[in-house]
Amino acid sequence: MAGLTDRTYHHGDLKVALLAAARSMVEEEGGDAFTLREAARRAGVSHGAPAHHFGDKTGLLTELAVQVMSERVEQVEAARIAAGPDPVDQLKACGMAHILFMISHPRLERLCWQDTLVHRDDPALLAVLQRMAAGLIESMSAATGKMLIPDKEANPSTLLAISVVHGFAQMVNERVILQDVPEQERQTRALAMADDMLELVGTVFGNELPKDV
Amino acid sequence: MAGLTDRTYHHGDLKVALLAAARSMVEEEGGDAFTLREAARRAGVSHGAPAHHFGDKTGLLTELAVQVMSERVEQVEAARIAAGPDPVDQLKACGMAHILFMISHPRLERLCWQDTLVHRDDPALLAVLQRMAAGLIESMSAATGKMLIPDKEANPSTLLAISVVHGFAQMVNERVILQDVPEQERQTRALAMADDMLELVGTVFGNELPKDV
DNA sequence: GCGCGTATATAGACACTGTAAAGATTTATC
DNA sequence: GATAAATCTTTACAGTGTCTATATACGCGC
Repeated sequence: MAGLTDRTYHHGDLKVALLAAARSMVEEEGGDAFTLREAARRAGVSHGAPAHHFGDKTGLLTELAVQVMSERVEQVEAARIAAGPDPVDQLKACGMAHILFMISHPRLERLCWQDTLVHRDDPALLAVLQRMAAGLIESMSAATGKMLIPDKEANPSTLLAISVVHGFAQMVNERVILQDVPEQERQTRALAMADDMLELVGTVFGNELPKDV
Repeated sequence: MAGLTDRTYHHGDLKVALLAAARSMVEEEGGDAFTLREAARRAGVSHGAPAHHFGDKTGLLTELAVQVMSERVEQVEAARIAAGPDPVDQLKACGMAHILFMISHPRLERLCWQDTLVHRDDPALLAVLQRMAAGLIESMSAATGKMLIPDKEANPSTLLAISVVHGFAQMVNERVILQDVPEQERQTRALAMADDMLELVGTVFGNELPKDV
């Protein structure tokens, strides 16, 4: 046949090869620039091959999104453990970890929320988002001293915390702020700003706390 | 020729017709679903016609983005005026107006930040964003009592305010929160939540204020 | 070791897309 | 009224995602 140079007919590890190709493509050029055919090309395989493993373009990207979100959850969890015993410290550490991950992987982060590229209702994706939410609830419960039910949306403090973290990272990524800062400085400056900001947010929780928990 | 039914050869108002078509397409299906050819079809014109007015697909969408952002700035400004004399009230009103606009036009809002679909460095777009920032700085200066220089990024309070507003709206739009709420309730519930949250944010400014300005 | 079902990969086709170039038609200007 | 400019059509081309039919290799029962 054509196209088969030294490889065997069966690739052997095509699924992970395609995911790796997709990851680097998205990282470099963004989710919109991802192409099933180019991914197949990079994996050294015909353009029809991916269908057998992912069925669909969005199928492939959905698996990538799950991968990315899992990494994010793990890194946040690690940061919380490293933060020591104080729950408010833990909460801040989680926020910083979220922000760090998001601004370190802007295009991957964006991908995970693009419903034209990802099956937002995929069970695995929903599961990892669930894990993310659970971590937040736990941190929040510890920090405010009261047990919070998973109906996180009713609580203004929790909402404030997520919104700040999510919003700040998004604005950095979308160049709403720090537009003209050179790439190398961007991250450190963003983190410094985030630190100040989350400190300020901490005062909100400080105010509504009995102060001795 | 073919395709010309009752219309004259020259459309007469093709530019606005295409923008209108684009707007409804984006509103209904999102920016990724927008198609130059379909827009031309809706305007009753051949697929090559748009090029003469916008040059490019992103050119057209950029003009749409400018249109949308202008509306947003105007509505926010109107809300601030309607809020009365108290600067903190004004600030909250601006925040609510931003949120209201964003959750009312989720897909249009998203479009404005998608750098694969929009020329983010377009002069007109930059200008309207500048206007948006200026409004915020002014509100913020009035609310905190001190004159703020346009280096808004250095100020943690300002940063907190933008992040909360931007982040909250984004999370509503991307179904991170209020996923399962029926469409008709979503907006009112989101606004109620936003109101509580911004009230909480207000306490932050209240704390750092001399309290009598 | 052998056959056979199944998983995996290929190849070609189809309907789309955006963009570019060349021709046709109307409007504007002198 | 002639000529230039603006506007629209048409044709063509290189991509894309997905579908279908075909080819190849693997794994399991015997």
